[in-house]
Amino acid sequence: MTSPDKSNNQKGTRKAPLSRELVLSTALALVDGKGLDALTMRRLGQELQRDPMSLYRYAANRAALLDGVTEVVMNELAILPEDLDWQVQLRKIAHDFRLLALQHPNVLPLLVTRPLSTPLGLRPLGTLRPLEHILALLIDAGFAPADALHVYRVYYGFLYGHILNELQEYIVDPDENEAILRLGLHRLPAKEFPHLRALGPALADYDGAAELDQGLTILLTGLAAQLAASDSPPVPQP
Amino acid sequence: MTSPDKSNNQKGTRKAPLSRELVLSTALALVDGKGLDALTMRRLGQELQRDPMSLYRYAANRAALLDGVTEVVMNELAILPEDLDWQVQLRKIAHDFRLLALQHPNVLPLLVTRPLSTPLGLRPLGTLRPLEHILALLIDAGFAPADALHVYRVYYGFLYGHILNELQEYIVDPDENEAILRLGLHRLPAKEFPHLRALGPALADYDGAAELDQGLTILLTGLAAQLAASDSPPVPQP
DNA sequence: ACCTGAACACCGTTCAAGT
DNA sequence: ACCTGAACACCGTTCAAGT
Repeated sequence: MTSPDKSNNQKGTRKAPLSRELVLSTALALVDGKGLDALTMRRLGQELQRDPMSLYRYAANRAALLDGVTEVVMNELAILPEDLDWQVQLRKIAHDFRLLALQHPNVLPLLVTRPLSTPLGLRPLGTLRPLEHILALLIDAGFAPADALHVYRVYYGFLYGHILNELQEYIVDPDENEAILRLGLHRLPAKEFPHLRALGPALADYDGAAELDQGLTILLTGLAAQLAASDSPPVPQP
Repeated sequence: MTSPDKSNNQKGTRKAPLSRELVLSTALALVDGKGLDALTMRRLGQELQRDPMSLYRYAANRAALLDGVTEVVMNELAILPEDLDWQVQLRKIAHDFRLLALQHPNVLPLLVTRPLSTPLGLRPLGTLRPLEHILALLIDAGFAPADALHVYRVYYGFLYGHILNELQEYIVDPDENEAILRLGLHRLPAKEFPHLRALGPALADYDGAAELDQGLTILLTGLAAQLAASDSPPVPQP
């Protein structure tokens, strides 16, 4: 646990020159590997073989460090070619984002939580890029800017919610998953939780990609219906 | 800040008998009033005028304490009379939940984050009750149990997502809100964020209840369309 | 058997002292 | 001017000592 040797780090180099990128990517690796709690200034310094205080040159705060990690993760979202149908694009972005979340499950709390303590205008640019991108996509598709904002909110709200849902039901390793689930459901009082208990098998196998896609279909269908009923139908490709 | 007087607590009683309820509700008050970071074992003990160690009789862990707080909040969700139309019920629950979140904004990260580290079957009963309740509601309305689960996931996913969205854009006090927003947006590079910058005014006034309701309409419309297209249409009231 | 609190192994951050 | 690390004010949790 608290072995004092220093040779067992990821980087073989003894003293690589520090940079914001290196600090943040090392921080991300730490979170991915050992969980959010493992990301402390002191431990990160140890991982980089540097005095923990030197990190304050690259992040003013622990909070700033966390923001930096979310930014790094968000930057992993590939930007798409712009020429596809907007509904196709929204689907692709959603699936990309889902995969990103599955690759960094330990970062999800950060993704979801950090913006709660930072006004929209003051967030790291990297986290605002997807928002701008989707707005552009919708406006290009013919939506009025204000409408695009509403569509974005429904879409992004649903997307975040789905991913939270999926990771809440998954997270543990799949082998144990079913057993723990059965054990856990068994614990529930039968009178108070009849339906939940009965859903054991259905809960055990969760096809996240399919579920996301169905949800998107529901959303896009409803959206189309609302647009058709509205005064100024802004649908582009008829 | 660190004044050593002990008389300035909420409860005038010098040494109220401890109980799980008192511990958790004091913890909730602490989070509501001073934020999540203020909820520490030591500070909670001081608030209750007790040795911090004595709290371990009521929560095995700090994690268990956090779970307890989420449970207390979830229990504030009123259970509804069962005889309404299911769509009406889903709308009502959504708005109730939204109001609950607005009353306890500091608890939202807990609501969203705690389940990520606890398998579904092992969560506090209080947090599972809404799930059971909605399943019952949908099954009573004529959905097959497995379908009810899917509907629940879309619905709850969207609901959580909306609330996160809304609190991410709100949170700061409304007076400063617009100014900070304008200031923040001004900071964004004009070439990279043209749409976001242009949306300043639209972003500044956010009618959360209306936005939630429109989102629900989209969702329920899409859901109805999907049900109508499926093989076994389980819609109850024709 | 229960409760208390000293002690341990950590934190983030400040700031004076070194270079 | 920059970097370092001692020091401060906190943490959660263990566990031996008291009752």
